[in-house]
Amino acid sequence: MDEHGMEFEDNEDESWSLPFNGDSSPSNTSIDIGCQGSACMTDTQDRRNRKQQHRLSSNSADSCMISTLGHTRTIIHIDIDCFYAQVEMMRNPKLRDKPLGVQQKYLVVTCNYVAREYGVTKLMGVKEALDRCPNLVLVSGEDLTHYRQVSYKISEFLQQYTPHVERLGMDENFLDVSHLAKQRLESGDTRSDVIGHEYKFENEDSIVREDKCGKDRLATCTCGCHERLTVGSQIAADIRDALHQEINITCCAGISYNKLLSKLVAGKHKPNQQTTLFPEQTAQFMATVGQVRRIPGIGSTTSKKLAALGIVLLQDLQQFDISDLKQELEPKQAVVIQQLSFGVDDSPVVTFGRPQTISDEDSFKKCSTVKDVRSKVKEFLCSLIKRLLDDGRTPQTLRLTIRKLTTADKKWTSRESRQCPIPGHIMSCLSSGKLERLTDQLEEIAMTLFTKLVDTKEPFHLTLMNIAFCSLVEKSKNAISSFFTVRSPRHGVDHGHPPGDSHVGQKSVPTPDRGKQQNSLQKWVIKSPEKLINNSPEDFPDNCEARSTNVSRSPQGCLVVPGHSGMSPGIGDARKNDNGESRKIVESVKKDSSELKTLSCQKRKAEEAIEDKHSRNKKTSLGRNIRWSSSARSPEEIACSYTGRKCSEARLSIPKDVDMEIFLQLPRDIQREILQEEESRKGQMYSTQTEKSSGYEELNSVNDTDNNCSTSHVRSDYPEGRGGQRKDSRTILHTASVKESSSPSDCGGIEPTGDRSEDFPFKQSMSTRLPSDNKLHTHTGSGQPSMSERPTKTVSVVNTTKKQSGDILNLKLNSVDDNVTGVCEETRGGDSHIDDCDSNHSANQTYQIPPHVDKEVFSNLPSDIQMEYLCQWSRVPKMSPESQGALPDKKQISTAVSQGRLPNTKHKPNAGKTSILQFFQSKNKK
DNA sequence: ATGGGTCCT
DNA sequence: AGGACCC
Repeated sequence: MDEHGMEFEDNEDESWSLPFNGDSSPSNTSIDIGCQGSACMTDTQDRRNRKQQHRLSSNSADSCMISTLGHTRTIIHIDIDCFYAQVEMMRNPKLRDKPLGVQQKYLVVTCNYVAREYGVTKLMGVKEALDRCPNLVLVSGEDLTHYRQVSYKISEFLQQYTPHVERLGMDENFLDVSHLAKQRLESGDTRSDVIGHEYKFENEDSIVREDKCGKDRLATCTCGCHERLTVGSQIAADIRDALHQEINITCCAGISYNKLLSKLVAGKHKPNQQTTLFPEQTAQFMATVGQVRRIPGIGSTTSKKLAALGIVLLQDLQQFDISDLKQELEPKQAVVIQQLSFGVDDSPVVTFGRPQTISDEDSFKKCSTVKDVRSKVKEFLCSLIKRLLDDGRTPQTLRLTIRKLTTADKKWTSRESRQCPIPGHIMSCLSSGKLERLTDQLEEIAMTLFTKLVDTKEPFHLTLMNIAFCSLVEKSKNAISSFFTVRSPRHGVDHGHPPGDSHVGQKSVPTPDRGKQQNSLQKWVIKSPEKLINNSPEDFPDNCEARSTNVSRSPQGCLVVPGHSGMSPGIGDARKNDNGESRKIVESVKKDSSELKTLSCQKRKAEEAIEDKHSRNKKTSLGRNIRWSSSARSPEEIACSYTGRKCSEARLSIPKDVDMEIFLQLPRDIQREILQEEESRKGQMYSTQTEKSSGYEELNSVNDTDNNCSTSHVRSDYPEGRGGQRKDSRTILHTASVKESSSPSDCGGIEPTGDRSEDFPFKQSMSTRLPSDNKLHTHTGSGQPSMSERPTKTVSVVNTTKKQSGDILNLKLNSVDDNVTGVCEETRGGDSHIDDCDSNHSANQTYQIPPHVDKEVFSNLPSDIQMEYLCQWSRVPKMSPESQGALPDKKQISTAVSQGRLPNTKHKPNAGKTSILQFFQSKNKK
């Protein structure tokens, strides 16, 4: 099929080739065709390099409109339908058939399609939205945590199909599926028809022409693009189907041969549909775009400049003399946007990496005292540090951005920022867990930056603040010993690794973990990793708001988000208040969650990878294994699981001066560190199996698991496409409402610009999270959730029959009068350190529900929340002997765990471990 | 506008 | 550090 095209081989790597369009006359054969076949580094430097390449290739095309790439690529643009609203509906499916708006300040930033039927639109003011739809349910969407989680989950899901996924905002992704299309065509795994819509210019002439030419229309371009794009539409349909089945997300897709066209054409049929554009239709399709402003890449500034030149419509831009245009704009930009106006876009799909900045931002009507600024700074820092812990990297720069209101011209001035390096000794507090100290010191830095921006002796009026952590670098592999290492100030200033340079990713490149993702062993279809990591407690000051996250990472270092995200979904009272402004925003639930302390993220990743490896290696020989989460176990049991010894031996290994309650809330690796430290202190080192694998080499070689990520299945009701082929699905996620009493946020005197939900003040009361991909297998017949007089908790019922694998706990919690029977299964494929135990016995445990708890309400809680409460209640009489009865059946569990072996954690120098232990000991004394 | 992000100059 | 762009 590609006999008309030249083929290029990338010897280094995948060796998939791209046929060149015969008429595109590529004169420079050294051009990397979008770099899509090369070993892709996905760090900052690489992204920059690729952009550079693109610019160069654009330059070479310069004023002629010949594309370097022709129609050689197959690009899919995936655009999630009303993304925030879908996330909220995932969290609370009761909202699905209600008009739903997601509110930030006074804006409805997006809304579901039910609401759109009432005339509500994106970015509509709350008042107007409520006028149009009095029943509109509003959910606060200012905290982006959940959106970010789902967003990354989706992007990573898409990376199962191809590593060439580029994120655009939270809800859009480009996929370069050229190689997949080629594969399918070569293997004959194709159909002849385009799935979904095919863009056609509705015009009688064209229809007549088409009739006359008959099938020849398809032969107009002989480069093979029709076959590729047709297959592309089939790939897109598969992907959308899977997204719906696996993540319960609907989206639109556009399929074409470049990013511009795939993105633009995706919007032709919304929602939940897909459209394919073939090259012959490009000119007519572009003409339908209309105004230049609608071209991605031409923003408001440029379109104003263009308008000043009389350029408003695409045709104006197409016809404008390029040399004149170069006079008025940046010459390169002039060329690029004129190409865009013809539908020409050679920009590559640049594989996404981890975020390059982690920032938090809030706008308000007024913030005019230093005290308020400080309070905001503190709030930001608490939230950001949590995200840093989840991320695992260390920032080297702190940036403060503000927006002032200058009363003079009454104009919202643009933002101003100041940034400075963060001294290494301060950031070392991040790894050593001295988070209070860290927060305090960063606060001082931020306040210093603030004084550089604002003369605090004069009155000031801020309308926005933003704090960003930048220059994120990986910590050294041994996080424990790195507690005491001070980074070189020059770290991260590294420039100029050419793409493909093998040194990239080793030292100072921020995101090495994806670099290996596309090595020559990479399979095009990568099974999804499913390791989940528990969050863990941390020690933020009490006035911090808890914006807890439940992000974990795949072995590749990717974010993996539990399906239910561990958050109680919720809706509040949605009745309209006469005063629309003061109307209560339906709150996203702020669960009373534990703070999280994540030491050595990277180390944990390595350990998880080891476990994963074991899991894969032994999957077929071992059946299901059973294990309680650490939060449900006694310290002794944990100790014996870590040391590989019997509980009776391990009992003494827990340092006496460590608070058991705190200990129980720690993540397993920290627990293990403490135990091992104690062990080594006593000179009782127990050697376990040697496990040399660590770091990213191992992590990134993961490409073969037997199971896909487990998520709920929902009956599909696609309006088009292949809905009829879909298998029935069994799982419905019912999540219901929550009323939680909220307390005012600690915002000082800052006036919010609109109604806003209030976060719960931080409480360090909940246990470590369970992996929250948990689903309740079965459920009590308590029927509809009752709204009791007391604050009502979330109701959630999930049925899933899909087998889960990996380190995922499946919980069954059944309400039995006053007791709850918890069945905790771990369907781990078979780790050597996990016991083969009798699941029927060891996994059943009866808990007491405290009398003050509404059992019906409790029985309707999501399983992970239930478990957290159960674990918490079981610890309440914490150190008393009676409390042991509330813990899981020790005998059974200890039988289970004592047989197990954890992978060897390399023994660290004692210096590092001591600091951890001392940290918790000092906490204990407080 | 919101609360983020990206890259380029 | 700011400005452009994206959502």
